[in-house]
This record gives sequence, C-alpha cells and structure tokens, in this order.
Amino acid sequence: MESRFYMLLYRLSHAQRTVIRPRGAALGLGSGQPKLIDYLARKGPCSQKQLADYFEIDPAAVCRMLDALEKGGFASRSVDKNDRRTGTIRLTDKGSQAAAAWQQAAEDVEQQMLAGFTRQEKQQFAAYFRRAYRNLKPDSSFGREPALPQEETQTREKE
Amino acid sequence: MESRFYMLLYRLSHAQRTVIRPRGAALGLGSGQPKLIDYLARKGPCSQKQLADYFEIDPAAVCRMLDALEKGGFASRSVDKNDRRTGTIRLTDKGSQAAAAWQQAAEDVEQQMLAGFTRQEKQQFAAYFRRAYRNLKPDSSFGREPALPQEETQTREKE
DNA sequence: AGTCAATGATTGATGTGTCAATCATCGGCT
DNA sequence: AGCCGATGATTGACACATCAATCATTGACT
Repeated sequence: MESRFYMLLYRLSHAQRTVIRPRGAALGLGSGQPKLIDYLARKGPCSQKQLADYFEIDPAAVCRMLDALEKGGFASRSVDKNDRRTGTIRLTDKGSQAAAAWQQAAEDVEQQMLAGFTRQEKQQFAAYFRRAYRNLKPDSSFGREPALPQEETQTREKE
Repeated sequence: MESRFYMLLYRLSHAQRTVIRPRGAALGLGSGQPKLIDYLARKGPCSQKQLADYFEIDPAAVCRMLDALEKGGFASRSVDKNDRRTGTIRLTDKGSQAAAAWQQAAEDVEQQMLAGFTRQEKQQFAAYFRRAYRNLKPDSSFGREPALPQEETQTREKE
C-alpha cells in the first residue's frame, strides 16, 4: 500500500488528468486549454498576466495556449487602449460553448471522484488541501482575490 | 475562495512540483527522473514496463527519461537473457546516492506540506486520496503489490 | 518449420510547462 | 524632454507526457 503523500498526490492528480483529458479533446482542446476558457467564462475578459498569475504558470505557456485557442477560434486577443503592452483576451461564441461543455465535464469528474463522500467529508478534504497548499506556499494569496496584485507594500527601496 | 476540487488538486500538485523541482535539479535530475531512481532504489532493478506501469505513464516517457539518466550516469540498461525484448534497469552508485538525497528532499517537502497535521489528520487525508483515486480508477490495483506482476510463478526452467 | 498476434522498447509528432532572453511599452526620475 | 528600470508579451531551448507507429523478440497455433 502506497503511503508517501507525494505518490498519493501524484496518482490522484494523474488519474484526474487522465479522466478529464478526453473530455477536452472531444471539444478540440488540448490538456491545458480548458482551464483558460473556464476562467474567461467565469471572470470575463482579462489579460494574459492574469491567467498566468491565477494558474501559477509561466506567461510563456499562456501565450502559446492562447495561440492555439485563437487558431481554433475559441478566443481572440485585442490590445488594451490604455496600456498597449497588455492584451485583452475574450472568448468567442465557440469558446463560450466549449467552456460550458467543459464545466459540465469537470463537474462530472468531480462527482465521480467524490462519489460516496458526505458533504462533511468533502469539506474536510478541501480543508486539508488548503492547509497543505498554504504550508507549501505560505506567502500565497490562495483564497484571496487574484485580481488584486497586492503590490508588495512598497518597502522596496533598492539600492 | 476556491472551491472546485479540480482546482484544489491542481494547485496543490503544482505547488508540490514547484517546491521539489529545484531539489532534483540540484542533483542534476529533471522533474520526472527522481521518481524513477526512487523506485529503483526501493525495489531494485526492473524493466521499463514495470516503471511505466507503476507510475502510469507512457513507456515512451520512461524510455526517454532513462536515456537521460543513462547519459547522466545515474542508471544503466542491460538486456534480459531470458527475454531479449526486455531491458533491466539498474542504478549506478551515483544513481543510488542521488536517490537517497532525493528521498530526503521528498521527506522534507512532505513534512513541510503536512506541518501542523496530526497523525490522524494525515491518515484521514491519505484515506481521502485513496478513496478519490479508486473512484476515478475503479479497476486499478492501487494498494496491491505492483512489483508482483501476478503471473509467473513461472518455473524458470527454460534454458 | 513457419506464420502471426502479443509484448517490450523505441522513435516521431504534438501539447504543456519551465527557464532565460528579447521586444515594446509604460512610468518615474532628473 | 529624455534616460531607465519595471512590466506584459513573445520567442527559443529543453523536459515531460500523450498518442501513434515501428522494430525486434517471443510464444502460440497450424
């Protein structure tokens, strides 16, 4: 019986990915793209930096996945008029539909994964996740608004 | 506050990877290689198929990681005399040392992740992981001996 | 024996992720 | 105004994972 937590986490994470990947693929999405359109569908248009921050992935990865999403007709990029460095990402209609379908798929998988869990067990499981996460990232803003960049309190008097 | 389990799992998995990756990199290992030498150190020499089965990854990925491990001097491949399709993977001394160092790193990270968890909470957390995993992979052999491929009592009197 | 399906290992193509470097823009500073 | 560091986006190089296809070997069945 496996008892190391890194293996437990590895296996569950891997199993979830394996189960959900085909659902995204059926929509014409790669394995990383669904979460982006999910975010866009939930929170509305945003910049690439917001996506990278929220999912804690490299902006380069976001950039390439958006290339793919744009090519697939799921999203569009436009330049922010106030800050021309920043792009604004929007879902197309096709993207919105795919997001809805994927949200359903994610819900299905969650139901399957947590089948037999009582409401309290789910809450406890989630609480464990959050505690463990905060232990690994004590400085993180997990649970707070990711849209607030928190600007470092400015004690940054570099020399 | 994030409440979807796929995000909780995503974030914890990602955080763990982020914390542990530099520890492997310090040993000259990529992000996927430590688990292989860990397995080899714990269970002894084995075939590539065993590694692929145990970690539930594509044999192609194992093959390429072993290329890297071999090139780095961590492991060696040799051909099984009974079945020349099968290769036997062995750790070198350098590989064994790296495995020991990595096991320590993994333990450190686990300690950090589960800081403040009581023994019972850890057990319950682990039990939730196993239940969720089994829900996603009901046919799996999670928890049984993966090293015993179940067949072969196999009377090796073939010569 | 000799064909043939199954198996272990490998290679190619593609998507995701990291790290490092670059480019364009912005904003503060003198 | 003009430098100059910070920032958002992008690109290149590499590692890991999947899928598909191939190769060599094996074992089973005529």
